[in-house]
Amino acid sequence: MYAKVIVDVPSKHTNRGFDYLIPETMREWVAIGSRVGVPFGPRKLQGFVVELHDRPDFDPAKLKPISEVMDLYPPLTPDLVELAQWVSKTYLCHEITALQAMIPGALKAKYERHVKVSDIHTNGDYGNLLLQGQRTMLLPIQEEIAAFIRDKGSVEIGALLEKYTDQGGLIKQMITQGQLVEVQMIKDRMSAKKVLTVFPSGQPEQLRQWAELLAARSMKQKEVLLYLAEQPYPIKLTDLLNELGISASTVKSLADKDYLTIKEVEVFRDPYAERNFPRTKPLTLTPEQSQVFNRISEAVHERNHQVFLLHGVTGSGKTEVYLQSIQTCLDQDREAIVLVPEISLTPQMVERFKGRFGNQVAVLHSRLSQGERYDEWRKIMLKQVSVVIGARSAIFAPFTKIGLVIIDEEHESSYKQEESPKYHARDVSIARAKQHGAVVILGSATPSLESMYGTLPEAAQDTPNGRAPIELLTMKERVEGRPLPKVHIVDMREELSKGNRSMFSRGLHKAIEDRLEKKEQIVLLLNRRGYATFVMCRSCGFVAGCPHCDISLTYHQSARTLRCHYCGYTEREATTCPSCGSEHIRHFGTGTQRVEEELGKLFPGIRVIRMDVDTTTEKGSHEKWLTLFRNQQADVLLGTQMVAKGLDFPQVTLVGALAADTVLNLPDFRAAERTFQLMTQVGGRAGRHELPGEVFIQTYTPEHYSIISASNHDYKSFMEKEMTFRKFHDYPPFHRLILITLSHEQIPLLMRSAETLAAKLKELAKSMAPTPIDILGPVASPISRIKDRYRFQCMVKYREEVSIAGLVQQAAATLGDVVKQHKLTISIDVDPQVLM
DNA sequence: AGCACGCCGACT
DNA sequence: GTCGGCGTGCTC
Repeated sequence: MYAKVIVDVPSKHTNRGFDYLIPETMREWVAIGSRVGVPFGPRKLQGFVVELHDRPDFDPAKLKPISEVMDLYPPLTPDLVELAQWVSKTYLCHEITALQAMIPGALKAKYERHVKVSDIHTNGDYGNLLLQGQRTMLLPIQEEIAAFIRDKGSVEIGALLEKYTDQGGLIKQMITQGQLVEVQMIKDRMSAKKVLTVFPSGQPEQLRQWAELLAARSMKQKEVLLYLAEQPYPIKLTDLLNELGISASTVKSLADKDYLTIKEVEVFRDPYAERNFPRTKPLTLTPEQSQVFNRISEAVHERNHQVFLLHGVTGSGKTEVYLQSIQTCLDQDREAIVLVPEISLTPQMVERFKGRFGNQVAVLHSRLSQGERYDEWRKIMLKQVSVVIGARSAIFAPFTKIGLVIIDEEHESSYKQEESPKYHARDVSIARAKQHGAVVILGSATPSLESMYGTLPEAAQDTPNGRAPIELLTMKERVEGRPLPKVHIVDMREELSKGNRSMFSRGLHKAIEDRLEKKEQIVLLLNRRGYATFVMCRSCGFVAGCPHCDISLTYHQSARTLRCHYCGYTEREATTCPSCGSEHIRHFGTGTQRVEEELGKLFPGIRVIRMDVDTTTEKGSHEKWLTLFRNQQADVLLGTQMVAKGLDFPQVTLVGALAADTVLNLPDFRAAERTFQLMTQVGGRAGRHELPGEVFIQTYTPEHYSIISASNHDYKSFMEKEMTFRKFHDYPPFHRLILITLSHEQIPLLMRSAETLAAKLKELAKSMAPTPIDILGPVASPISRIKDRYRFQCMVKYREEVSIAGLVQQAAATLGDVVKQHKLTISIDVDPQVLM
């Protein structure tokens, strides 16, 4: 039996399995999905076993054995290994990159180079060594070093050089002479957290007897034994010490007498351990909800793969449908995965799931520390939970019998990973559900055009995306018949002509005043994108830009600095213009900070919570702000996109979108869709409970269909208009896209390469005729330079699924030598969400 | 990706 | 004549 292993080297040449022998001792432990350490050339690397087979396609005599199995249980299930292949093929990444994306960061390999004392020297006399027939004398300092290393077994080279500074030469000498040998170690970034725990050695009776035997002066020890007799359970050492106010030495001496033992026990860092989640019962469903639920429940019972698009208006109670569907799935002894956008994985959301399913739920999101995430992941591995709720990568949870996958707010662009593997969690979910015969629910108040297209009859016979037909389920009513909020569109051009230069229209201003008086709450949305504060000189028009990227710097009031969002470059705010020396230099645009200032001026005493990247980077700050707002310790919640999603506060009756068209004006074919979604979602925050809601949308383009449809809560008319637009321009969902971005420091080489690539693509496309494939470009990318590298892009538009990915890969390969020799980089994005 | 092997300039 | 530059090619 041989193992095919994908090694931890993301390169074209190594993007295949390598065969290894499995030593007899490891037979039991090596399985598909195992993480192993293997010799690879002169090095030792981590890899994943992807296949077990009997016929190696390599000279069996030259095969090397696996040197190490890293885990007790394989961290990947066979279906995940298979899925990794699908991901690498679909999104054009190396297979190892896909595999690595499936395990928690804590298990990513960390390579350490260690030295140890060579075997033949271990037992020898260091002053008198035999080496190749010659006597080698070790200096006293070298003997000391050897003794130090021998004592520890092996020492990491960096640490050794730090300890014995200036002895680098001598250490090197010892390696070349063979007294020390180098060994490469593979370490996990993180291991399970262990806690010293005290185990009583006997029953309470026994413990009391032992207590009697103790010397009269051993009061503290007696106290410990009697305490344990009262509560004869294992207890954390630190808890015991705190409880009794004693020192560790007391416990230690009891351990010496064998009255108790102290052991290291693996514990889980449970980020929600301190929280108490009141258990909730299933709510009674509305007729609409039950209709939807029955259909889903039926499908889950059938155990066949099926995809539903659940289109439910904001406040229609999608979450309750999810919860009850999950229960159906659990009743069948199968597992469920719930994906939510990172931004809306709020404590509220977690609370609802924990409240219904208790400790059956694992939570995975990026705010957890690496250790916490690892522990949540281990709960899944060890089958301690059967529901996982998390951001996009939770789709790789190592479950083995998935019955249901839910993607909430399926239209969210954050389901697309922007780094390699550039997968879309929605599509990966469907692929994984197919493997398990599981049901998928795509839920949204504003479904993506891609998903909606899948439900249309025309898509059934003509599936350009190779995607299975989707069944549409609709919920049009808010629960308890609450009305959707009244939406006002405010034409800001008109405000200006009436002399109102403030960022609040008269209508919104009045409404804010009104809510402050009624002690109701307000949510204000300002999307930052394209509206960030930049610095400009009023005399000469100079705009402060990043010296490394083609983008203007953003002003950050908190640190009084200018920062680049792409490379992190930071400079101090200038007092005079660097270009003309004028003092008329100041920051422009309307950031949330400025809105906050203006609110303070217009409404003295107003309490504002501002949520943006500046105020929510700290761990737990997100939660803290929302709790404050929930407890009505503020009147206004002001923020970027993050205030638009999934929040549910009973006292919010007014929502204002301060600049609705910032997204609309972006050079992206999805701009209208994003605007419609954002306006609908943020409007949905108002009037979700007893009090009716009201929404103000401030815009300079009030006639745009995305804004009009959003104000009428009319998804259908928006969708129809947008579909027409997309079809006319050959955009998704009618066509699929692949974006290829080339980057290099020098423009001429970059342009030449881009032309070569486009030519090759066109040539290959012709050979695929009559399949229509369009090659657009090359053109400079919208952000034409990042980190001192210029960027050009080509777009491939195609309609039918005929391994276009392979074609693109083939074309990219023709630039292989430029990539190698001149450090050209090629990035391929299949189904891009952002065309930057 | 590394790391070794291998063929041409500035040093003892 | 040797040390070392990094071009080329392989890793089960």
